[in-house]
Amino acid sequence: MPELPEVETMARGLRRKITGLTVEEVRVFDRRVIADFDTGRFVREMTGAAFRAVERRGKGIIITLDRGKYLFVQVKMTGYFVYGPDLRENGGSGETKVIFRLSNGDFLNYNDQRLFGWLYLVDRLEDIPYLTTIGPEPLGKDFSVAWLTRELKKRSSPIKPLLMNQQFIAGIGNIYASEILFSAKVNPKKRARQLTLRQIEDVHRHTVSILEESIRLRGTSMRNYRDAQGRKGRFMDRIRVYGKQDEDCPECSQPIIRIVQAQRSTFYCKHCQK
DNA sequence: AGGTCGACCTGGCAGC
DNA sequence: TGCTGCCAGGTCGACC
Repeated sequence: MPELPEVETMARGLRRKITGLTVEEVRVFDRRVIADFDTGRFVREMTGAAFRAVERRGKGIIITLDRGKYLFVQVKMTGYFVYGPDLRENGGSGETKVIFRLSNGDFLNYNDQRLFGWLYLVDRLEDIPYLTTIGPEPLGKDFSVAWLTRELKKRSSPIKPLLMNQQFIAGIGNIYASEILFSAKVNPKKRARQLTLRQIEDVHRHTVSILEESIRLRGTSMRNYRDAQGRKGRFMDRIRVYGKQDEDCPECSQPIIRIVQAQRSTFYCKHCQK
């Protein structure tokens, strides 16, 4: 899915556009995006609800409604919101799965090509297992070198899949895990507890700087990702290894290689990353 | 406890 | 043109 920077960009866009508006009508075109498949309850309870606040936690979007309810969204691989016209009426595709008609006459469209994403409508956020099990925010105060050092020592997993483990740290996915380890010059296969203090500091520093820089550039658009205004992210131009198999390493010109770890592609430079 | 793998889906693209 | 296989910003649950 969109990772932390893309979800943060989506959440900021939504916050600016929908806060204070009320839902006047809801249409669901595929019940598989509704977490409990209960389209009837979703439509009934969302109709008339007001959007009070929009926040991000990990790769999830928390929309606080009035009436003591929350709309929690996991966009997974291909979900995204488009604010503006009704996309089913205006040249959109079958990708649009839910449309909210809003009190200002605009529409909020939820698109999801692969249907992996979920919309949860709940009374309590504690009822969302994802939110109660994910690790600290890498851009929050809990993510320190001391914390990372302590936690890495407990783990025998290769560092790359560990960075992608949401229970460990929230928000890092396949693109940023490869990019962080390239910048930190750490081999993705290196076991977590084997990293030197210097490497831990570098992983920490680059995790923060890469995620912040990507948020500033409104994320990375490999394929489907768009922000709430339908725009691509500009961090694409800063990507150095992800998806660049056989291309020259930007540091040493040796070829970037692709391996598979935990069933996901990892891209790195054998020469630069030790 | 912590790791790995299949399943959930649709669609773009390369190769035959 | 098809067809097949591979690939894709993710996560869960069933296994070892």
